[in-house]
Amino acid sequence: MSSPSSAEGATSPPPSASTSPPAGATRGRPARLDPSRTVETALRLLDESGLDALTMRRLAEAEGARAGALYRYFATKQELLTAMAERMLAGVAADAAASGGAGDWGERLAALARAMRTALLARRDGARVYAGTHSTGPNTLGFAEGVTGVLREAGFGDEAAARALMAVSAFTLGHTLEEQAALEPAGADGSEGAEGGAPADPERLSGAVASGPYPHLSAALPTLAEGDFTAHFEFGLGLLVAGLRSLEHPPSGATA
Amino acid sequence: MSSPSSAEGATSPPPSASTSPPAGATRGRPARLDPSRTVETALRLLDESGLDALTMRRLAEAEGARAGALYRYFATKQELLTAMAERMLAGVAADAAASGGAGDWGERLAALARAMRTALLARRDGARVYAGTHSTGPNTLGFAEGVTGVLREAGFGDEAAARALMAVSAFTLGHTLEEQAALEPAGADGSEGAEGGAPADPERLSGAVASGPYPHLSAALPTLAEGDFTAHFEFGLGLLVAGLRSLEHPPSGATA
DNA sequence: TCATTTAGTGAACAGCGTTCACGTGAACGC
DNA sequence: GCGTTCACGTGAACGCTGTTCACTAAATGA
Repeated sequence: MSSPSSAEGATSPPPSASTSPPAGATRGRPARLDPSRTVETALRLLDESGLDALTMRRLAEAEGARAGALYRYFATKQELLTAMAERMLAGVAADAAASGGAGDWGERLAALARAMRTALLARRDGARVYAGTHSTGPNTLGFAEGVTGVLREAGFGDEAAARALMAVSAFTLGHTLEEQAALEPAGADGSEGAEGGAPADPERLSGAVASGPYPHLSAALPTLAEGDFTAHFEFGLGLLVAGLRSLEHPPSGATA
Repeated sequence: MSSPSSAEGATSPPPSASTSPPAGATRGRPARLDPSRTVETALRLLDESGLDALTMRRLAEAEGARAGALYRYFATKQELLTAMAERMLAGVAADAAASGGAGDWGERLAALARAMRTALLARRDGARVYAGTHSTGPNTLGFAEGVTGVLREAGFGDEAAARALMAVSAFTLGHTLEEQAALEPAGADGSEGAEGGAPADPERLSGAVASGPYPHLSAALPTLAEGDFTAHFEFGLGLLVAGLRSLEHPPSGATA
C-alpha cells in the first residue's frame, strides 16, 4: 500500500489538476512523465498497433521511460485504460450539441448517440477499450447528462430518461463493438501479409449460413454482408427514438 | 502449418461429430481429451473463477492434462473462447420459441432477446466472452434465424429484418455487458476479503455525479443506481419493438 | 513382431503486468 | 555552500501467460 489509488484523469500524487497551478508540489526531482501526455501517447499507440499490442513496456518506451515508472501515475493498466476511455469521449457532448442543437428532442438524442459512436470509431479498438471500463469521468458523465437532459426537457419522467440512457448507451456500445470487430479479421498486427488470406467476416458468415437450413437468415444476408454499418446504426437508433415517441404520444387511448 | 485450423464446435482431427460414430479414426493412442467436454469444463471454470482466471494451464489441469495438449483441439485460446460462446447459446432459440411462441411477432421477438440475455447472464463474464468472438455456429445462427424469421413472417422486408437483428443483438449484448460489469466491482477473484471494501458501482457513480453540475443526471440517478437491470432491459427492448411497430403501421396519421 | 499413427508431455521461449530496493537530481533549510 | 529532504525514475526480479516442438506413450493393422 503506497502511492496511487484514485482513477480517471490523473492520480493523486501529481496535482496537475487541469489548468490551475496553485498547489504545486515543486519539491524533489522534476517529473519527466505527465499523465495527461501519457494517455495521449497511449491512444496514439492504440491507433497504430491495436489494443493487444498496447503494453506497459511499449508505452513507457514511447515516453522515454521504463515500465515501472508508469505505476507512479496509474496504479494499474486498467486505470490507464479507464483514463483512455474517458479521453476518447472528449467533446462528445459538445459535438452533439453543435450538430443537433437546432432539432427537436429526437434529433438531439440521435446526435448524442452519433457523436458517441463517432468518438469510439475514431480510435482503433475504441469500443473494446471503452467496454472494458466503468468510466465516471466528466466526458462520460457529460454524455449521460446530455441524454437525460434532452429527454427530461422533452417531458419524459426521470425514470424513463434513465432507462432510455441505458438503452441508447447499450445499443451504441454494442453496435460499435460489433462494427469494429468486423473490421479486424484475425491477425491483429498493424501489417497484413501480401495475400489477403483471412476471409474477413461476411464470407465466413455466408459460408456458415449456406451450411444449414437458415432460409430467413439467408434472405437477410445480403443486407448483413454489405457492411453498411452506418445504415444499420441509423436504423437501430431510429427504432429507439420511434419507441420513445410512441411513449410520448401514448399508443392507443391509454393514459401516460 | 500443421494440425488444427477450423473453429466452432470441434476441430478437424477428432471427428467426434455429435451423436454419430461412423468415421471413427480408431488408430493410434486413444484420446483422453474430448473437445466437447473440455468446453464444458472451461465453462465450469469460468463460472467458478471468472474469465481472467481461465488459463490454458488451469483448464488443462482440470482435465488431467498439460496445457500443450489443448492445442491439438483448439488452435488458439481465442478458438476455445469462440467454442465456449457458441455453447453458451445452446437452446436459446428453443427456449424463446417455448416462452413466446404463442404471442404476436413483438412478443416472439422479445422472447428471443430475453433468452439471449438469460443465456449470457447465466455464466460469469458470459457477455465478455461472447463479445470477444465472432461465432458463426448453429446456436448463434439459430438465434439470428429466429429473429429474422419472426420479422419476415410478420411482413417486414429482408432489409428491415436484417437491420433489426443487428439492433436487437447490439442492444442485448451491450446491455448484458454493462450488467455483468456492474456486478464485478474490482477484485475479480472468486473470494472476497472480509470487509466489503470496493465501492461497487452505484456509489462511485453517485459520488462522481455529486462532484459536478449534472442536474438531469442527478434526477435520473435513483433509477440508474437501483440496479434493476431487468427493468432497464425490458424498457429498451420495448423501445425497439415499439419502434418496429411504428414501422409496420407507417408513422404520420395517428391510426389507432 | 513391428512399423504406423495418433495423443499427450515437458521443457522451453518470449513476453506480460506488477513490485520494490535502490540510485538521481532538483529544491529547501541552514 | 552544503547536507538533508523528497519525489521521480531505474533495473532487476517475480510469477505468470499463450504457444511451440522434439520427444515419449499407447494403441492399431499387417
